[in-house]
Amino acid sequence: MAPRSKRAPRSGSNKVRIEEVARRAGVSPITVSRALNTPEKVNETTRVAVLKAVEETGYIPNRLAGSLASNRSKTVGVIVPTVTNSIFADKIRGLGDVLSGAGYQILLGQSGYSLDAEADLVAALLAQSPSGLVLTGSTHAHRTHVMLERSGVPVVETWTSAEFPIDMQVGFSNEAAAFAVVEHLVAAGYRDLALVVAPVQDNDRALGRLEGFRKAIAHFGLRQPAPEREAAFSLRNGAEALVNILETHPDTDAIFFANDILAAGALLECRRRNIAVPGRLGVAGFDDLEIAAEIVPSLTTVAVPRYEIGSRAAQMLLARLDNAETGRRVQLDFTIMERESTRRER
Amino acid sequence: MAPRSKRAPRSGSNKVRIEEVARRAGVSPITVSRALNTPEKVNETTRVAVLKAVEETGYIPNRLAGSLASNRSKTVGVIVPTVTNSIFADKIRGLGDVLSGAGYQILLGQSGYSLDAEADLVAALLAQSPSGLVLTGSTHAHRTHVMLERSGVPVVETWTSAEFPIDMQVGFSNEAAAFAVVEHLVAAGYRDLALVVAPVQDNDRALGRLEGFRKAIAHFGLRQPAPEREAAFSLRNGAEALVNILETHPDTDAIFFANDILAAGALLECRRRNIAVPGRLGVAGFDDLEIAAEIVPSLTTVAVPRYEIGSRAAQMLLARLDNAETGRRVQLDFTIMERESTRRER
DNA sequence: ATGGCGAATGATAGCGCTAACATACTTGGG
DNA sequence: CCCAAGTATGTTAGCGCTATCATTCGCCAT
Repeated sequence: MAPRSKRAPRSGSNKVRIEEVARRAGVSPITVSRALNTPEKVNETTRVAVLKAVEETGYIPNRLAGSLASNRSKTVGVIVPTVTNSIFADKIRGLGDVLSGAGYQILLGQSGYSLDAEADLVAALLAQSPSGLVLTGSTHAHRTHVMLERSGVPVVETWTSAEFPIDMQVGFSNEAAAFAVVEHLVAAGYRDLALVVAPVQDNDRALGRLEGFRKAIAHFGLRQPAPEREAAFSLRNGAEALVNILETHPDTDAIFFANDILAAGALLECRRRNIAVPGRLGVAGFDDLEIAAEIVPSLTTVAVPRYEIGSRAAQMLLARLDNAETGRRVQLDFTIMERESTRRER
Repeated sequence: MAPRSKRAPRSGSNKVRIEEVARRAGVSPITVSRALNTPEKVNETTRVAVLKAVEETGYIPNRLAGSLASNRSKTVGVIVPTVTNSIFADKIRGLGDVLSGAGYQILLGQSGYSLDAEADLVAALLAQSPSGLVLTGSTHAHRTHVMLERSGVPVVETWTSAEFPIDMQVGFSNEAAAFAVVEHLVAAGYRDLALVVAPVQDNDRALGRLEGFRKAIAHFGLRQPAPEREAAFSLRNGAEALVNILETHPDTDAIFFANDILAAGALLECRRRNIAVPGRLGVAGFDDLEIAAEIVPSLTTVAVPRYEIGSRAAQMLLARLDNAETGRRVQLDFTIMERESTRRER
C-alpha cells in the first residue's frame, strides 16, 4: 500500500535554497550559513568551496527566513516628513552610505509632517522587525512611545536636541540656532524683525526655531510683537510671506526665514519688486542649502550638518547593535554663514 | 525520571505573538490571522473579538514570519541614483503615497549613478523577497538582468522609454524631450547652441538627452560640432560650465542644460556677470523644478511627470500583484514650458 | 597511553506565521 | 428527512533559515 500521501509542498518559487548550495559544496546547510555569515568560523577550504557553489547556483539567501530564525534583521526603519525636502534627503544619504556599508537596508517611511501618520509608520516598520529605527524630531504621538517602548528596538531621534530622548539622539538646538540668527541680525543693525517659519503643528524643529526667535526678540528688546508667519517650504510661499509682511508691517527691516527655500523665494521676489537687499531689507535663511551661496545676493543662513546627522545616527545604531558603548545624545554644531543678504552698509 | 530536557526555547523578545491574541479572543491562531489579513472571511462577532484582543495586547504581527509563510512580502524595493536629486525624491513620494495606501513599505537603495552598485543593491533587495522592484533607467549590469530574471519578481523601470523593458516601464522619451527643447530654441531664433548634461556614464537618461540634442542639431542644420559639457547636477557646476563654454565658444547664443539646477546656476552666474538673458544668451533647462518658474528671469524648461512616474509605477505593481491585466509600457508626456529665459525680442 | 581542549562540522528543533486540507455546522431543495 | 453546497473555524505541516547542542578529530600536556 502506498504511504499516506503527504500534502503538496507549498515551496514558493523555483529559487535556489541553502540546501542546494550545501549539496553542491558537499557540506551541511548550517556550514553554508556560517560560511556566509561568520566566515571566520569555517575552514578556508570549505569556505572557498561554499562560495564557489554560491556563485554557480546564483544563490541569494532569503533574509526573511534568516531574520526570523536569528531574530536579527538587516534593515533599519527611517521615518522622515518627506524626502522632497532636501535636508532630509541629505540625512538619508548619510544613513544610506553608512548602513549599506554594513549590509543593512533602509525601510523608508514618509509621515508628511503628521504625528499620527508617523505612529502608523512606526507600527508598520516595527512589523518588519527592523534592527533600529531613525525618527525625525522628538515629539511623537503617545502610542508611538508605547510601541517603541514595548518593541525594545533601538531608536535614534534626529534634528532636535531634547533633554530626554527615547533612546539615542543626533541633532542640534533649533532654538539656539534661531537665537543666533537674530543675534546676528541685531549685530548687523536690524531692529524690526519678522519671522517666517514652517507650520509648527506636529513639527518641533519649527517650533524650536519659533521659540528661539521669540526669546531673542525679548532678549534684545526688539519690536514686539514681531510679525510671524507660517509657510510650508516652497519658493512661492517665501515670496508671498515676504509681500504679506511688508504690506502689514512696512517698517520691517529684516526677515528671518526658517528655511533657505522660503528665503530664496523671498530674495527672488525682492528682485522682482526692486526691494534692496540688504539695504532696505535684511534676509536670513536656515539650512545652508547650495542655493544660499549661489543666489544673488547670497543668503545669510545657518549651516546644519544634514549629512552628518544621518551618518552619525547610523553609526550610533551600528555601535549599539555591536554592543559597543555609545553615548546617547550627540549634539552637533551649527554655523552662522554670514553672506550678502545681511551685510548692511552702516 | 524527569523527561529528557528540551533545549531552551530561543524565543526572542517578550513580544506578543499571535497565539496570545488567539487565546484572549478564544479562537485559534489561524482565525486571528484571517481576521487581520482577510477580514471578509471571518464572522463579524469573532472579528470584533479578535480586534479587541489585538488592541488590548498591542499585538504587532511579525511580517517576517508572515511573509516567509505566505511567500508574499509587503515591501517594494526602490533603487534611485540618489534621493538628493529632487526629481527622484518626487518619484519616491509618488511611490510612497500609493504603496503605503496599500500597506506596502519601501525598501530604499541609492546607487550613486553606478550600475555596479545598482547590481549589488538588486541582490540585497531581492534577498528581502520584495513584492516588486522599481528601478531607474533601462540600462543595467548584465548580472542585474540575470538576477531579475531568475527571481521572477515584478520590475518597473522608470524615467526612460526603452523599446523592450525587462518587465514593466513608466517613463518618457528623454531623446524626444531634448529634441523638442532644441526645436524650441531654434524657433526662438537661436542658432549657435551648446549642451550641458549630466555625466552620461551609466546614465541612460542623460545619454538620451545628449542624443536628442545631437539629432536636433543635425536636423536643423545648426553649428556643428556644438560644444558639449558634462557636469554633475549642482548650481555651481552650471555656473562653471556656462563660463567655460562662453570662453571657448564666445559665439554661443543659447545653452541647453539638461537639468534645471545646472540651468539655474548658470542664470545666477549670468546675473553676476551681467550677461543678458535671453538677449545675449538663451538658457533652457530640464525637469521644471519650482525654481524654474521663480528664478529671474524665469527659466524655459521641460516639465516631466516626476510624481506621476512614481505613482503610476506603484499602481502598475499593485495591479500586477492583484493579477489584474496591465499594460507593460506607460509612456508619459513631457511639456515644454516656455518662459523668459528664451523669450528673445526679434 | 590518556584525557582534556579547541576547532570544525553536523543534527535537531524551532523562529512566528499562513497554505492547504479537514471538520463542524448551517441552509435549502428535492 | 437527507444530501449537496456553502460558511466558519480548526489542525497540521511547513516557509528557509540559524541557535543550540552534539559530535568528531586532531593535538598536546601529563
